[in-house]
Amino acid sequence: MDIYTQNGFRALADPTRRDILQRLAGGEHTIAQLTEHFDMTRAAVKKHLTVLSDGGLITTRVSGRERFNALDPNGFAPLRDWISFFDQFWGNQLTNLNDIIENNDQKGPLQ
Amino acid sequence: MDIYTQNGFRALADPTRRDILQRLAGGEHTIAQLTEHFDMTRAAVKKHLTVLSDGGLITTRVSGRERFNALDPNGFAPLRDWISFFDQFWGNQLTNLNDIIENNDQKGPLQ
DNA sequence: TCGATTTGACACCTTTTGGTATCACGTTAA
DNA sequence: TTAACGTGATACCAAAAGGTGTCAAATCGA
Repeated sequence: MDIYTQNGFRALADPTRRDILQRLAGGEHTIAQLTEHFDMTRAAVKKHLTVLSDGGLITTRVSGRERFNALDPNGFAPLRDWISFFDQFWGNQLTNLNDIIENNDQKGPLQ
Repeated sequence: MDIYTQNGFRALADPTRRDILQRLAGGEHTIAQLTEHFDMTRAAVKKHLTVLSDGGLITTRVSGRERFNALDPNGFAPLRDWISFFDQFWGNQLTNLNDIIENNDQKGPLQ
């Protein structure tokens, strides 16, 4: 049914794509900038960006011959909510997202 | 680094495996019981269960010749938290997980 | 005891995925 | 104007993923 959620979870399944998302959390990047940090070609990074875009996790802003990629809020919420549904099945302490964010050390989630 | 998180996200990338998780939310199932609901062989379902187990999303209780599969809380929290990290990058209203659960209609997240 | 049941483990096949190499196209700057 | 730059797109390849069929082993029930 929800192909958007499917694409979103598929996008998160690859460690390179999760790494890209964390780098975009520090601000928008072009493909060339992202490629510097990976041991693969620009074409491979471009493919990962396409998958991330299909999942609604990033957007692209075009400026001249450059394309700046940035995080897109739209794709994240459905994925987080899908997982959060299962929290009701274990009676543990329920996490408040505000607490997660307030206690965050700004370095990003551990990869 | 965190192969556990990697396996978890990989497990969620397949729609059959997400369907299995939602069925297990209704209680533990054997492989044979799960297979009734899918258009694939028991061996295929078994493979999906192995992936879910590798991701720490399910556990198995053995009783005689039967093996009952059930949800495992351990694997879910790291995945939810990983995604929740990004919530700080859009200033929208932060969702309180308690609200999500209280408003849930008990039918499970839309697939 | 012995057949039916439930499962795990392989070998095997096809499709998808992650990667490279290469070329074409628009943009920039000298 | 023209060469360098940044990118999209495509063909191609190896490996991983999702599936089937089959067989052996353990357990249950008559």
